[in-house]
Amino acid sequence: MSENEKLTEEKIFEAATDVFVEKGLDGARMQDIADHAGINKALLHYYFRTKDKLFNAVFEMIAKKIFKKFAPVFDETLTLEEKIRFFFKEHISFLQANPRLPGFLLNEVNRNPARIKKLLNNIDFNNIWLQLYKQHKNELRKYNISQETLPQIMISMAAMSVFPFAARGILEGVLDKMGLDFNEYMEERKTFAADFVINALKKQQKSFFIND
Amino acid sequence: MSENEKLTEEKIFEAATDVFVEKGLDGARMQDIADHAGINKALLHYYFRTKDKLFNAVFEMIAKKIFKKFAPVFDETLTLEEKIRFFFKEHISFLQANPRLPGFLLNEVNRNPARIKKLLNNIDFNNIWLQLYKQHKNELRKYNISQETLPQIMISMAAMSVFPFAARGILEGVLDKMGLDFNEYMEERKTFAADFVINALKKQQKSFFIND
DNA sequence: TATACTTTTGACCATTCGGTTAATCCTAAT
DNA sequence: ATTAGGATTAACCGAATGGTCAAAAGTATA
Repeated sequence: MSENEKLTEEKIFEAATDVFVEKGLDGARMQDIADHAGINKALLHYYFRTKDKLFNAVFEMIAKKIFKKFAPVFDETLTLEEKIRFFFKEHISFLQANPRLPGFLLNEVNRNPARIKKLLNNIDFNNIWLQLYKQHKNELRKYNISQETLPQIMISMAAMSVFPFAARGILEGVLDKMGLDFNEYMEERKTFAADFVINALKKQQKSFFIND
Repeated sequence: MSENEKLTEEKIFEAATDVFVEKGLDGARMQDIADHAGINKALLHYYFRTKDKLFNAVFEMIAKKIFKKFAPVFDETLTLEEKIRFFFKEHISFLQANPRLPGFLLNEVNRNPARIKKLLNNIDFNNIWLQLYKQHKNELRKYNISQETLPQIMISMAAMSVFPFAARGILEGVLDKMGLDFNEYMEERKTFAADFVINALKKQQKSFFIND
């Protein structure tokens, strides 16, 4: 039955997602995925012929899910400052719900960069910067920010949001020893990061006024 | 001969470092390491009994190497602003020479957080923040920065420096499509990141003067 | 009910991999 | 030259792993 087939395929896909995210491509075992899905190992190969094909399906789904989270930054009709606050609030919230995704994605991309290149090919980055620059021309001019620095700024924002999750194992150890909780820390970080970036941008404008 | 033994053990250790950093613990093969070292596989087990022991030795060496790079920030006799510029210049230069280390460390820590906890135990973080705060009391007060925000700031600096390397596979793809080179980008980033952070900090001081 | 088709399974296979062993080689001291 | 001990190797082992196959179970149609 097609209904049943959907269920089985979904069950497999979800189980595979869990196991791959937790163990990585190399560490994951087909038997483990089958067990998680509650089915026979041979059935895995019936639906997804090889481990690699199964992994590719999972990887592509996750990569798209993550990149989609950046989209609102480009089309929301908000001021630059509002966008920055919106980004950190939404993006960190998303990662709080999916804390293992950054580590998974970064690792697998480094392990096999070709996998992501395919997905990146569909995106016209030059146009993205251009659009973003046009949208906020006035604000950016006021802050004395050129179009060329936009990538540096965007990477910095991504870094501030994603890095704590990618380095969670270390950060949690550090925070623990200070009696702090990781999730509370990330909760604070939503506003801290926004303030931090906005301040950094604004400063460029009138730095000559406030030389200590 | 003890001279020869040192050489063999070093050869093995270096080969293991290369292979583990490139393939990760799960992806690395003892046979591959033996080939890289130009020796027999049995000799690996003669010097380092198991794959796990060999990996632990490599991991610990790399982790220490990375953490050491943060030390100058705490004991250099520089102003806060000088320290920040010094940090980004030195740290990014180090990562340019070892671009695969961040991905390796972050992944293996996420895969097995217990491994790093042991190393973290030797560090008194509360004291580090306290020392840092004392060292720059005047500057931090002027910028209206409390001791509690120091961790957020430090993580942000680490993020801005480390993240581009951890996400190198993605970032390189993005830059490629814009006709930019990764290494040039990171070269620029040394000063961009320093300016960015310094501006963000300074702004907190007199933000009430320059409300747009 | 008989038939044709898809889904699911247990058993099995070939290969890979970490690790072991017993023999050989090398070197330094007697 | 002999010997003792560590260094090195080829051959081997058992377990794990990705993948296959033929049979069984389930399902829809006539």
